[in-house]
Amino acid sequence: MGLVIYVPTYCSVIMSIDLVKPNYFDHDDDDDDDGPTVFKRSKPSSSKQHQQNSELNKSSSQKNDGSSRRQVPDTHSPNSQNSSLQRSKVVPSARPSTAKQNIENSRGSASITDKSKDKSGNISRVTNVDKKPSKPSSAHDAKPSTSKPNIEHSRVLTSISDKLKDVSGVSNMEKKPSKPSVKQSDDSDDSDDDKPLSSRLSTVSKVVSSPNPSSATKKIKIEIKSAEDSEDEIPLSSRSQLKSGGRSATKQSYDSDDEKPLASKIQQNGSSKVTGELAKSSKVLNKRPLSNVSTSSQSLVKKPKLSDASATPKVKQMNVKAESRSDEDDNENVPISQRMKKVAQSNSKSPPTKKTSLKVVSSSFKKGTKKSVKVTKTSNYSKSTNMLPSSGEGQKWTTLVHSGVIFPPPYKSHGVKMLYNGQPVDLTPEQEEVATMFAVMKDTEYATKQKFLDNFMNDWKLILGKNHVIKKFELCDFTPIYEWHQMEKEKKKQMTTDEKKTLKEEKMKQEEKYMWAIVDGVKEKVGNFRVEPPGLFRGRGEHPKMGKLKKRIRPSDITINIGHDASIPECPIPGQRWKEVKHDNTVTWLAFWNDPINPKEFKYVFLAASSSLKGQSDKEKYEKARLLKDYIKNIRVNYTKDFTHKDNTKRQVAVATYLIDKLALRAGNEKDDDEADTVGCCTLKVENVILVPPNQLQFDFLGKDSIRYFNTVEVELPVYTAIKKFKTGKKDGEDLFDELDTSKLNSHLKELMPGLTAKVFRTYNASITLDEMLNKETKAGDVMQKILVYQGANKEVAIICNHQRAVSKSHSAQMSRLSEKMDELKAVLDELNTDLARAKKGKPPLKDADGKQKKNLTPEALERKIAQTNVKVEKMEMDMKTKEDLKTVALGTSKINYLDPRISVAWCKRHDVPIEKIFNKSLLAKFAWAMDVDPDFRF
DNA sequence: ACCGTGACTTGACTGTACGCCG
DNA sequence: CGGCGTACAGTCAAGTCACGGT
Repeated sequence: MGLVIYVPTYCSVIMSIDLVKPNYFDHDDDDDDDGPTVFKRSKPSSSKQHQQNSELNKSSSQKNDGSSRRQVPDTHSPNSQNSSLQRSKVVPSARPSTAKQNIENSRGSASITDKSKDKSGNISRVTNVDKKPSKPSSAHDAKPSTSKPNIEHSRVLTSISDKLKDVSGVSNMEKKPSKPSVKQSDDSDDSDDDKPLSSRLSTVSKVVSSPNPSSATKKIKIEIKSAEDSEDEIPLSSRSQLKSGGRSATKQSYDSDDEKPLASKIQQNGSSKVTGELAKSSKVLNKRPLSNVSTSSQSLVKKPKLSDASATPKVKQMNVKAESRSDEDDNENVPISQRMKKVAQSNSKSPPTKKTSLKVVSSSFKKGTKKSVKVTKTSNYSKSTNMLPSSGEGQKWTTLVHSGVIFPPPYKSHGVKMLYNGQPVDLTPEQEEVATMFAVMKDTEYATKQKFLDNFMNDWKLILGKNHVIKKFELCDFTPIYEWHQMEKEKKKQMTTDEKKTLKEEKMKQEEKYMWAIVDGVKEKVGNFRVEPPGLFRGRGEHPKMGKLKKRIRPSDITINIGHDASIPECPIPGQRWKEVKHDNTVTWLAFWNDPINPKEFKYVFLAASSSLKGQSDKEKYEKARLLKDYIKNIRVNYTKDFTHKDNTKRQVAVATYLIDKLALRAGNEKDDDEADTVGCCTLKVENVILVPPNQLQFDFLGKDSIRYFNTVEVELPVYTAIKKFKTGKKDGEDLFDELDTSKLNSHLKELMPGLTAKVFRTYNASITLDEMLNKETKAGDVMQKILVYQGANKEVAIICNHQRAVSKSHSAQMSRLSEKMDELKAVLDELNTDLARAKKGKPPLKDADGKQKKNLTPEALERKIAQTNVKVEKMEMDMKTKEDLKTVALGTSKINYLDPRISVAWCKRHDVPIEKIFNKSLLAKFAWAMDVDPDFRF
């Protein structure tokens, strides 16, 4: 039962205790201090939809370990099961660098260099994309302003024809996919099916040159290296291959392929750099174990949710679903539809119970811990928690206690006078504050944008008043304020570490109480308890509102949400009061205020990612994506059949679904005119997709955050033909999918699988890709090499999802420094070789650069030195390649949002890789719910 | 069926702490 | 031991999607 013992291995830890912060390491314990104790409770239930997914929670113990590896689906085994954990021992971090070398991805990754492979192996090259092309529309024109590299995605799609083959499928959706096939494909990586789509596909490769230089966005700038750049520059996507469209093939092939993500097929280049850093994460999470509080109880609590089926009846139901899933292998026979039903049933949930009892212990507990942990649980506590979960309809919590929010300090006037028309101007503190906000942004790209300047000036003038001497922006000189600011920064930098430490501690002390909330008796971290300070709005891309004043938020703007019985947080600003205090337990926010830039929108204060509430919904998200695995085959058959449907709307739905599936595009909601002009799948404009005969499509558009998506892919001919039709008769600027919007698309998807929406495809493709790549490419080797495999898979996913990052300003300098070193090493090598040749002939070595005589080494010694140097050279080449490779790829986003952590945890357990090498401290906390996964878990 | 919220997830960027290297 | 570079943690913008009202 509930005892938790502190176990060294991460797994164990986690599992056992939800409540407490898991100690991943023994030593970690100390950390407890920082954090308050956490008791985590089991999870609450979630909203209805989720319920469907509810399975997750339930992982029943049943499943566990016994099953064969692959087969076992999820499961969170109960603690006991976790034995697996043990297997993985924590390994001390290896030194990063040393090892090295490459990972060869043998698999398919094409190295960048390779670009061209042909069909079977194809790689497509990609071009890079600038981050922000100046205008979207023009995008295809290529005008990326700066020379940033573009990224391309090139993914190859599968060939076309096959699909057509039987498509009967649509109707089938309902039915569950045939099990056998499914299983195999899923479970075993081996199956042939698995072959990468790519193999089937041909590749596309094109390189795009970077766009025009004109605008220089800072972010974007890229330094182009020389010619080679092109390769380097290649966008993420380019490196990867694409996913293939494989679905098409005949059914048989189908099956197999289907399961795999398209992406999976992608090849990647493999190298990734090793980072030593990973190791550091090892520290402990913040949560600390409660003191004695019954940990066990806690554990019980939590667990129940996750795994325990037994808990409440409701729970059980949920479990059912889960079981079905997990068991799937076993159950596979059960038709999906049936499973779904089960799920549905599960929905009925009982009302939540309430438990109010708890008091949280404060942080003090913490330490005791690790070992101590084992407590028994207090019965009440745990029970209540268990029940809590979701409870019925939409209830998210039963008791909620928190301290509200903290406000930024009031503005302190510095008195530095800016110049207007050469003369110093007196400004009131309010006026000065806004002027300072602007002055401080002098070094940003915003300062060069007219829209920003105009919006700023408009808002500032309102504060200056009609009669103020300042009228024209052109006559303003903010330099004195800017310089004052630089000085302040400098002063801050100069502070001694002790001074900084003191300041930090003071701040901590002030904020401590705001950092935690007690949800159903469990102390949980609050995400963003600091109210956003006033400033000038920094919208991304060509945002129409950039530069507008984001006014200071006052207590009277804030609505607080708190439990009925909890005391209302005191308003931190004397004389003021909250706008409203609510007690809505169907939502998870603790407070919100209206966004000053767009009053129709809200800014919320939520619990941190490490909270149970968030963890629970995260888990549900991944369970839903896993469920898609059972349906994907039929969904693909379904849309493939509809590529040629006579009904235009149906065809658009089919093609859009295909794009979302293959390219991991976002849904694409409609946007207002007062937002940046970006698009997603449903909002693609005619000019965003260019036909490249015979059957390729070139996508070029600005997506979320105005990040450019540039990718040329080969598609099935019916898709190509359909797109061509959608484009005909339309002008640039018109919608490609004129009969479609996200709600229509999602309601269609929901007919195919309960709870299915467009974004589930992203999660599914990302996670399945990771799972398959890890399983195919992990080979025996040291930890370092395994981590490289992981990073390679992570990179592939990042490319699929188009997760980009700005190239660091110092990138080119760093690279040239590295190449200098490389040249030096090579020179050394030459010299050694010369000496070796001489030594073999019995001659003394040549003098060194300074003319001094070198030591006379034996040929054997020289050979050893040469070998060492060669290793160094290789490692350095690898590092450089990786660095260049990843300069525009952001790995973190997919890790945080798209990759089911259980895949990573299970892989770590199977391969004896310390989880701390993969997840840093915050990720470990965020994914505490996944730590007890069975080592055989497959997505 | 449509629309306007409302709630929550996803995302890139920034400042900074910190480990590494010479 | 000081500068560099990287990885974190934090920030807040920008998406997705559900829902309720008309």
